[in-house]
Amino acid sequence: MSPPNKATVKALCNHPEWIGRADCRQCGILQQVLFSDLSADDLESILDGIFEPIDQYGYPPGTVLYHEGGQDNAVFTIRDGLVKLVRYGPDGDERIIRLLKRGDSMGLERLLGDSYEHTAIAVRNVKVCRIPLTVMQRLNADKPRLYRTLMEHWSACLFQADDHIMLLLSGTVRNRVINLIRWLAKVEATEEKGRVELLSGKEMASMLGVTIESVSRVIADLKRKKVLRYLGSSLYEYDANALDTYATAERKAP
Amino acid sequence: MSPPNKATVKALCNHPEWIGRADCRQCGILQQVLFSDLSADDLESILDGIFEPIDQYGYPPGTVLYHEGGQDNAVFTIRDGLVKLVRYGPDGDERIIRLLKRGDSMGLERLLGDSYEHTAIAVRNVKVCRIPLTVMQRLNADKPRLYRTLMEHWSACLFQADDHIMLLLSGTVRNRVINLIRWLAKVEATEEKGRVELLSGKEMASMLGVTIESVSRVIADLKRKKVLRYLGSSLYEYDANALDTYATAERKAP
DNA sequence: GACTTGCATTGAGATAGATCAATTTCCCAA
DNA sequence: TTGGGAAATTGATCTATCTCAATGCAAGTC
Repeated sequence: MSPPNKATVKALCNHPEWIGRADCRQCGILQQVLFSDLSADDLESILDGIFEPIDQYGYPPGTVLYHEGGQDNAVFTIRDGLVKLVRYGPDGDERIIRLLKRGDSMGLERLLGDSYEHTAIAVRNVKVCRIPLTVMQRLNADKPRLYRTLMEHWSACLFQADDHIMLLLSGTVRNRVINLIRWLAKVEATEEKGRVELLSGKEMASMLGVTIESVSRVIADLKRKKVLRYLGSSLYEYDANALDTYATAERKAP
Repeated sequence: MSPPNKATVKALCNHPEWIGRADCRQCGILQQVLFSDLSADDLESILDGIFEPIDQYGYPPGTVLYHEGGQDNAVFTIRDGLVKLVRYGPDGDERIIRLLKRGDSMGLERLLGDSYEHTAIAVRNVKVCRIPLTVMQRLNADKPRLYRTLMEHWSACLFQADDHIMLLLSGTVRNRVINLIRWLAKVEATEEKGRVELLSGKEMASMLGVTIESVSRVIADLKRKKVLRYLGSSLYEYDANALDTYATAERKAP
């Protein structure tokens, strides 16, 4: 239930990534995920009736969960960690389309089309539930109520995409980096308040459409200004107010 | 059924924007829109049973169809024209989040939330069908089949958002402008092949996150290179091959 | 502990694009 | 047809960001 620490992940890497059968009845984030609209009874009958199991998997950073164009017959719910959905530009450069966090779904497009639309890659240690398409189809047929939740997940993706677009349109590199940090701080809900685990420079760069060096310079500057303080392993302490100020103060500073 | 010409739009402006009751049975783009999954019988029973009518409206460019945060109780289907969904930055600058074309739906977020997420503004003369929420709700209850189409529309929005993100990450201003033109050429399906009606400079700029001047310069250059030829009223003739070449040739030309 | 290997950092110079400031063109209404 | 206003165009700077290149640092390996 708690985020996997380094040791457990090591373990996951040595063993296959499989963690175990999911027991949705016990799910700690049930209210956030695909089955949130179902009653306990519904849940019960589903879990009894299905013949393909819902399994949990763990992956270390960098693992590809599925490929654009690939055809694993499942959708996924993220239990923990961070996943990037990417596409590749003409020169093979990776472009991050979306970042998914705990409670988000991915691969929903498989409900409608024949393959995945992005490549999904773990950014941190990740735990996911793999829900076979057959289960989803069965559910859709049996419990139309599920549709609403499904639509909510589509719409959540869309809102996030919209935010990303706003981010990309938000002017200077400074602004974009700061807004990205604020977003990470918001969604990551690290144990300790006031701390963020940043992405790698390359990842931030390919999410914001800027160079690694520019990102690095912005962060160096924020450190100089005491807005960020490095704690080790990409973990930073941040001054929320200062961040807010800098993010909006931009644009026409004489 | 055909795109509104200048005269009809004139008429629309003088009269109220209302065009008339929609007869979905006769809809020329039925296969693209929200009701595409319903059988003729279903359609029949819906149209008979509803008490709030589905109406058609026409609007000239610049008209606001709904406001972010607004609460008109309806979703819309675009019959003709082009609509921009925008949000405003901290300094009130308009940022275009999405461009919608014939067959697209807008305002679907009202099915889930209390208000619209964007401001919708006509870019060209537009014809829309206004579908009251009550109708949608009734339909969802009666015809679960509709859910699939609905999901398809959500996913279509999302794919478009993803394309926009790729566009914004696609490097130089040149690239972005060219890719935008290619996109417009693709979706606008103007009568004559090989012609596009471009957006205003300001619109392209606020869609791509660049300045008006930069856009203008790119287009001037494309004209010089005979890739575009101006025909009047923002209509251009274009050389598709050349466009493709320029779009990809970018990035590292010595 | 020394060696790799992969990132992050920093500097210096090059440049795409922004900004500022005129014009010019287009469109429409009188 | 003319006139006015908005939008597009063009030129001349200026600057934020990219590029290229060198260096530093940390983690894992032998």
